[in-house]
Amino acid sequence: MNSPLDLAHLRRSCSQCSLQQLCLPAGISGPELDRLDEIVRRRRPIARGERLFRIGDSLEAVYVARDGAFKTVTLSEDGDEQVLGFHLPGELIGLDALGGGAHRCEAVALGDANVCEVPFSQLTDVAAQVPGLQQQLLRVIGHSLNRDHDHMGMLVRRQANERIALFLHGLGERFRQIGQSSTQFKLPMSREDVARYLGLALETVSRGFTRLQEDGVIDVHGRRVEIVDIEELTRLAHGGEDEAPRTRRARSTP
Amino acid sequence: MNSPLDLAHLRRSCSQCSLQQLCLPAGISGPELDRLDEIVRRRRPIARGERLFRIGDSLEAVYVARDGAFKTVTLSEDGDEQVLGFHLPGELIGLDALGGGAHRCEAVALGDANVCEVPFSQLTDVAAQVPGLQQQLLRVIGHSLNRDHDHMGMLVRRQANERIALFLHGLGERFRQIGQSSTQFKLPMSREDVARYLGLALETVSRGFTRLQEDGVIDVHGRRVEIVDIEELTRLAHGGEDEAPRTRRARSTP
DNA sequence: CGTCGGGTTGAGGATCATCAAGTGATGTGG
DNA sequence: CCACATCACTTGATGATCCTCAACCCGACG
Repeated sequence: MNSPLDLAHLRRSCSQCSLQQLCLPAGISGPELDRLDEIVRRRRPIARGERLFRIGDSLEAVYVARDGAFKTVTLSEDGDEQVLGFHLPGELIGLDALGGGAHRCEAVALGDANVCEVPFSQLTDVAAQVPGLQQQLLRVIGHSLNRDHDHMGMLVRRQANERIALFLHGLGERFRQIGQSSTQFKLPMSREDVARYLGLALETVSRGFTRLQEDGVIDVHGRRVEIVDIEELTRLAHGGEDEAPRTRRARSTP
Repeated sequence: MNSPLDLAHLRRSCSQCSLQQLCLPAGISGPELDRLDEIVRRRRPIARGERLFRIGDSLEAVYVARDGAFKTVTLSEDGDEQVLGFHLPGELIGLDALGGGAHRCEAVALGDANVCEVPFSQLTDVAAQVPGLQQQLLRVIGHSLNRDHDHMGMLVRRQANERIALFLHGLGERFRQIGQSSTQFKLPMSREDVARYLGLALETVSRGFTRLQEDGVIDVHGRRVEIVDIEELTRLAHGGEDEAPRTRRARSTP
């Protein structure tokens, strides 16, 4: 019963997972959770750059990162990629195939990662029998929708700095939800990824970060980010003036 | 059995609805369809400007327009609205509350409309018992997700003209899906709505339309649009050069 | 006929994309 | 251990795009 194998399995089971309350098992327990647990496949570690699925692949499973982060991208006909979303641990990946049964985007690991894979047809089977799972599945899908809407909220903001502030603020919040610091984190993605996510040029993102640092709002070194003045960041994110109000700063005035 | 009341009901039932194959009933028939039909409420006509729900309202139902169109909007703290999406007949409205149980946006009728209202808890109940409905519900949600992704695809395009071309092209496709002409239609929304949807200034949208007309790609009079050169429109939508290449054209030459 | 809302058009200037060069970390091979 | 290559990022200069402000047009409607 308690063979090493079982222990290993238990250690990785949903009931032991720190993301339990954010993931599909939220609100489910006992034998019902076991039913879900049975169909979850824990895959070998994924290497940076590896893909969970590609455009056109038929919908086999949905995925959740246990750790590590992913981006989903589409490729425009002229070859360059658009970043549709970033996926932190606990956030469902692969829902883009729900509509047509085939994936419309690719999921790429931003760093080494571990994922759980849930065969989709089995998931819906179990969901039909476990009301709590059906509810939670819909809730998780809803969260994904909300993130897309937040993303649009960034894209529609005209000023590059607003988009960037919004991005950093939102990312912090998402880190908080998975139990990490919302003010000090390492960006899982490159500047280029951020740019393609925000609809900006790479250089504009870089300049935006620099500007926020100059204004004492954040502290950046490469991918390490610390949010120093969360209030000001929030203000900027919501269309506040560009100039810091208290911290008067001379801006290359001729 | 065939009292006028029954007839009236039948005429409006899902099984009689022209949108059946695009809507929740797709792939369902017989007694199972009846079960769905029973929980659907057909509401009195909705007037232009009326709202199906407001921000903060708890999730009571999802909605589908039988005719007419809606927009969903969020209000930024400084009061101006962002258009999250347009909803043509057959497209589910209200999914934004799936995640948190409360609506994050408002659904506003763009013109007079008729909607079906499906109480959400009953919908999930029936879906748990009718596998076909569960599948279709997920598929419809997936379509909504896809539209959001298409929307992002427009927002990320840098050039205003690309966004506008993409918008018109996509709208045409959606009209086609509901059995209307994809090349000749009346925009249900104002220029301002389009602008807030595309993240552009109202004037830029107006100029974009004019430009497309000058180039012989479309024919616009107010909200009436005819797509004259669908090929060229597609080309422009995907980042083709602004100037028409073959069809050399004198621009606004008297 | 006057007004009002929605739409178009024009002029000017700020923002951001583009091109281009420079920096700094990391890794590789001699 | 040091040159050297590579990659991610930063910084600078310039010009096009599109936002802003403003006027104007037009059709609807009282």
